[in-house]
This record gives sequence, structure tokens and C-alpha cells, in this order.
Amino acid sequence: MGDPARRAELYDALAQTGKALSSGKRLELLDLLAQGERSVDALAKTAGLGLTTASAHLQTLKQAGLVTTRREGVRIHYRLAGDDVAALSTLLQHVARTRRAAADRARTAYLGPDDTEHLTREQLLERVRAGTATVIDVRPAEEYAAGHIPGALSVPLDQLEARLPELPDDVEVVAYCRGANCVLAHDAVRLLTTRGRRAVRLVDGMLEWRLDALPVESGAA
Amino acid sequence: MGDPARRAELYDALAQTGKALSSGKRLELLDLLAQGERSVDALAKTAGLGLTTASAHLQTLKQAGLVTTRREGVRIHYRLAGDDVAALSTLLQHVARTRRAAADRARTAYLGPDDTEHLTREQLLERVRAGTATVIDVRPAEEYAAGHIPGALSVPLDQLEARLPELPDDVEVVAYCRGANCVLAHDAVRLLTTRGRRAVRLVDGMLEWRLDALPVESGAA
DNA sequence: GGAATCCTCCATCAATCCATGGAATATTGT
DNA sequence: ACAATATTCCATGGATTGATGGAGGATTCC
Repeated sequence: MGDPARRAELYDALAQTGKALSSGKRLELLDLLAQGERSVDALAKTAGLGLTTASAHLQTLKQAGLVTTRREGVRIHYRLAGDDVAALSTLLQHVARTRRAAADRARTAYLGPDDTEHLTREQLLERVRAGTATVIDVRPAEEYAAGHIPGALSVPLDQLEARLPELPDDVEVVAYCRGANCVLAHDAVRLLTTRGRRAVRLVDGMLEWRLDALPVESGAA
Repeated sequence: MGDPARRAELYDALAQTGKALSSGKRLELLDLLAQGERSVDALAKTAGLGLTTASAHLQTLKQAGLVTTRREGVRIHYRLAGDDVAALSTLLQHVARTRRAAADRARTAYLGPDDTEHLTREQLLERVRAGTATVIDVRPAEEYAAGHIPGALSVPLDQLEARLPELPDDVEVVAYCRGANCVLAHDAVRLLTTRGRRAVRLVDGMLEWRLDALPVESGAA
């Protein structure tokens, strides 16, 4: 039934890709890269890693073929090798949350109590069509520019308080951010509701929207 | 932007599931379990592992929530926790093959030169409907019984040579086995063609058929 | 109750992985 | 050519993982 040694080699080769997904730091880097390409030190800073540590993890991801690099002058930009990689990371995280209670608990501990109401992607599309919702993208402006939900307003979380007057107060506000592990939309909805606005968040975020093949618009606000 | 310590905990918790997928032995066990439940020593024997080693790997998978156990008398049967686990394993392997040439090379080294023609699932369904193909399942009989393509004949590979006369020689024979890494169908097609039969194999195998939500029939031959 | 079977738990040693700091490399600007 | 910036490479020590053999638990059969 086939050469056992070669079979072991095959599965070990496949497991290299699993190894790449076996570190929390690397999953975090992949989540960041799912929003668009980034330089090494941008990634290190955002993820709170030492520069050499970040570089080492990125090398691991690169050797696994999950990311590719592009040099631009003195700096090197990493990006996901393809949407299948984002899909793999998403499915892994979904299975982790579904099948391991500890993972789901860690998620609520980070995101805060899941007290905020959320919409599905379909519900959001419906309400936008009906004009009963304003959609805001609370990620940093660069990420909005790299791709956002059509018609969404860019209101980075740290500007939300100051720009509250800009938001219409007669319709519901729907906030979204990066994806399943992004805390920004949760915080935004909490802030908005304490200010007496009707606010809900989109389930997950931009990553899942894109993987769902829904329309994406790009360019600055 | 959220407590960094809790974020690290979240991603580390998610990475536990990645860790479970970071060993070739464990991927192999998952591939076997995707065909149906198995006892520990059946798995150990099939995968060529020591009993304690197999048990340890299975504990790891269980802690990751990827498999569940069921006791039946003196023996313990492991099974996949759900089809999402099979889908995750499949996607991981697909990404590995697509993104890492080394993994693809290891695959051809194990399966043998990919000289045999193969059909897609749709092509198979078409030909069966048109009556221009006989489908044979070359996995061990127990796996056939646990679920097979409707209308397929159970002809385990080790019986194929002896049962050649049973196969009609006026239509093409389509062989399939477990999945993307299963060598049985490759071997079956090679054997059949050297005997002058027209034989092709189904791309992938039973696992992908089932994940594709195509109809499955169960029960012994 | 006692033996047999199947599996898990524990201890151990070797191998691997991770974080980190310092040296080396590549590119740009002067 | 030289300095500055961004990144990778390398060496090191500490932690984790993997394989394995033997002891311990659970269940069934006699």
C-alpha cells in the first residue's frame, strides 16, 4: 500500500504548512496581512513583537509559501500569497472557536462581553439598500483605502468621538473592522451606544466580506 | 486597541488548533479518521506507529477538539469531531500543495507518476448516468461499508486482480479511494491498464466527494 | 476474583522551536 | 566612498515537543 517512508515524507511536507499556523504570533501576522501588505517593522510594531522576532516569523511563513515579499527601496513588503491562505486561516480559527471552548473564552476575554447586537452580511446589504443604515469603517485609514465595503465611511476608531456630529442620528450606524478577532468595531459600538446612538456591528469584518466574494471598493475616503 | 496580553492569549489559544495540525503523523491520522471511526490500535497499525505514540497523538487531537471518542467494551473508537475538521485538513493540504512545491513533489514521489488520466466528480456522474462507466471502490471493505459513491462496486485493491473477470470489459472502469493522498486508486488504474482495460481514476476520492455534499450510500456490498 | 485486552499516564532523552541581541547585507541619499 | 535605514543571518539559552518503554486503569470474559 505504498512506500511508508515516502508516505511519511509526504505527510511531513504537508505538516510544514501546519507548523506555520502553530504559533499565535504567526496567526496574528496573517490576520494583519489579510488587510493588505505591510512592511516588517510596521508588522512588528502592530503585533508588539521585536523586529528580529517578527522577521523570523515572517521567514517561516514565507518558507511555508503563505506569504510573498516585494522590495520597495529600502523596505520589504509582505503580503498573503493568495486568498486561499486567508481562507485557511479563517477556517482554522473558526474550527478552533467552535471545537475548543477555551479558544472561544479567550476571544470574549479579549473582545469584551459580546453584548453588542450584530448583523449578518446579508442584513447589512438589505439595510443599506433600504437606506436604514449608515456603515462606518473604523479601521485605520490606510486599511480603508486598501479596500472597504462600498459606501462605507472611513471613521477610524480614534477619531470616532471627535467626528460624532458628522454621523446622521436618525438612522442606525453599522460599524465594522478587520475580522473575527478585531476589537475596533466592538469598541466603536460600545462608544456609540453610550452616546445614545443606535449602533450595531457587522458580524466578523472586512476579511470575511472579501472572502465571501462581496463587492469591495478601494481608494481613500 | 485592546489589551495586548489578552490578544496574545487569544491567538495562542487559536494556535493550539494549528499545533494539532503541525505533525505529519497527526495529519495522517486525520486522513484515516475522515473515512470513519477507528480504534487506537487499528490507527496505530495502519499509520505504522507505536501504540503509545499513536495514543499520544490522538490525545493531542482530542485536546484540540478535532476528534471525539466513544468507548465500546474494551476498545475506544476515535472519530472526527465534524466535517468542518475534514474540510480544514483538506484545505490545509490543498494550500500546502499549491503554495509549496516541495509538498507537491513529495506527493508525486509517494503516489507515483501522475500518468493516469482522472475524472472530475461531475464527469463521473455524467458517465454513470450515461452508462459509459463502471465505478469501483478500491478501499478496504469496511470503509466501503461506512459510505461510498452510490452504485459503486466494492473491489478492494488486494482483490482486484482475482476479480478482474467480474468487471465488464466493454465500458471504462473508474476507480476511487480515500482522498487526495490515497495511493490505492493510482495503483488500481495502473494494474487495470497493464491488463488492457480502459481505466481512469476519480480526482481525489471519497473524502472530497462527501465534503462536496454529493450523495453517499452506505452498507456492505 | 483473576487473567486478558486495550488504552492512557508518566518519566526520560533527544530533537526542535522560540525570543533575543549583535553582526552582516542591501539599498538609498550625500 | 560613507552614513543611515530596513531587514536578514547567526549564535545562544530556555522551553516545548516527539518517541518510547513500563506502570497503571478500565472493561470484559472465565
